[in-house]
Amino acid sequence: MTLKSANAIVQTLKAQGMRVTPQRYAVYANLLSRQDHPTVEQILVDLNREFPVSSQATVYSSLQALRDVGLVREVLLEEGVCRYDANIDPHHHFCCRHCDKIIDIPWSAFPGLDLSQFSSHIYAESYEVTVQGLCESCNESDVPTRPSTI
Amino acid sequence: MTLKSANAIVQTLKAQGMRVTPQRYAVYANLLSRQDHPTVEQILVDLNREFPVSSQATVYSSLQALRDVGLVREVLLEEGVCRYDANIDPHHHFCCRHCDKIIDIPWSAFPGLDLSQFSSHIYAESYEVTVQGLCESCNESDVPTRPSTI
DNA sequence: CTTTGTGCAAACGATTTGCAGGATG
DNA sequence: CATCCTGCAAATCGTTTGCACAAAG
Repeated sequence: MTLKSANAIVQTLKAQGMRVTPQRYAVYANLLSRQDHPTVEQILVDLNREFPVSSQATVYSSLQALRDVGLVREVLLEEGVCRYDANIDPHHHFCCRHCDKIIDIPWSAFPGLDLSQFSSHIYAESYEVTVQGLCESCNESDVPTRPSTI
Repeated sequence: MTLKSANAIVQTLKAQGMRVTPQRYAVYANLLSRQDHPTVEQILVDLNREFPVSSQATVYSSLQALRDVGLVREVLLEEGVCRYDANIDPHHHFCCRHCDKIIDIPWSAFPGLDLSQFSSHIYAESYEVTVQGLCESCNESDVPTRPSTI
C-alpha cells in the first residue's frame, strides 16, 4: 500500500469521526493490493487465510463505512454479484461475457462525452461506460464471437 | 402492445420450440406497456392486481425464457435490484442518484465510441453508457447537486 | 402419450439486524 | 465511562429448485 493510500484511510475516516480499526484497514489494504474487483466472500477468505482477522458481518460493515466516506465504490456488472473497488478515480469497465472477468478501462479512453443535450431534463453529474465482449484468453480459447453492435 | 411486438413474442418463442403461454405473454405485455424498468415484484403485483394470472416462480421462469430468446434484458444499476426491460434495441441509461428513477437514453446520444484501442487485448462486442445525476423532479426539489466529474 | 410449463413450498445464498461484549477516545 | 465497533447468530430478502399436476403438441 502506498503512503498516499495509507494516509487516505486514516485521514478520511478520522475526518468523519470514524475509527480506523484493524478490520477496516485490512479490508481497504486488501482492496488496494488487488487489481480485480473482489466480492465480499473473496475479501473475507483472503483476509482470514493465515489467521482470523475479521468476521463476515464486519467485512460488510467495513465496506459500508469505506463506501460512506468515499474510499471505496461498488461495481455492479453481473446479476446478484456485488464487487468492490478501491479505485475511486473515474474510470470505465470491461466485462468478459464468457468468464465475467472485469478489466479497468482508463478514463482517457472515453473522456468528455457531451451530456449537454440532457441539461433541460436532467442534471448529469457523472457517467461510466461499460464495454462487453471477450477477454484476451476467452477470445484465444475459441469462444464464439458475436457480431459487434458498435 | 403493437402488432410488431405481439408478433415478436409468438414468432420468437415458437422459433425456439417454446410455448407461448398466457403467463409469458402477460409478462412480456406488461413490460412493453411500461416505460420504467420494473422488478420481478412489481411485475407480479401488476399482473395479479385484478385477478390471479401468475405465481412468483412463474414470473421468474417466464423472464428467464424471454431473456433466453432475446426478447428481454436485465438492467443492473442498483445493488441487489434486478430490473427488466423489453426494449432490446441498444440504448443507454440515466439513473437518478436520489430517487433511483431510470430513464432511457437513446443510442444516438453516444453512438460509435471508438473501441479500436482495445482490439489488441480484448474483443469488444458492445458497450453501454450509464449516466448518474438528478432527475428533473429531484433537481427541482432542491436535492443538493454534486460537482460534475465530467 | 410425451413434452413442456405452472404453482406451491421448501431450500438456498447473499446481506442485514439485534444484541452482548470489547476496544477506543 | 460513553461511544463506537466487532462478532456471532438469527432474521430477512430475492431467487432457485423439486416435485406433482395441468396444458399443449
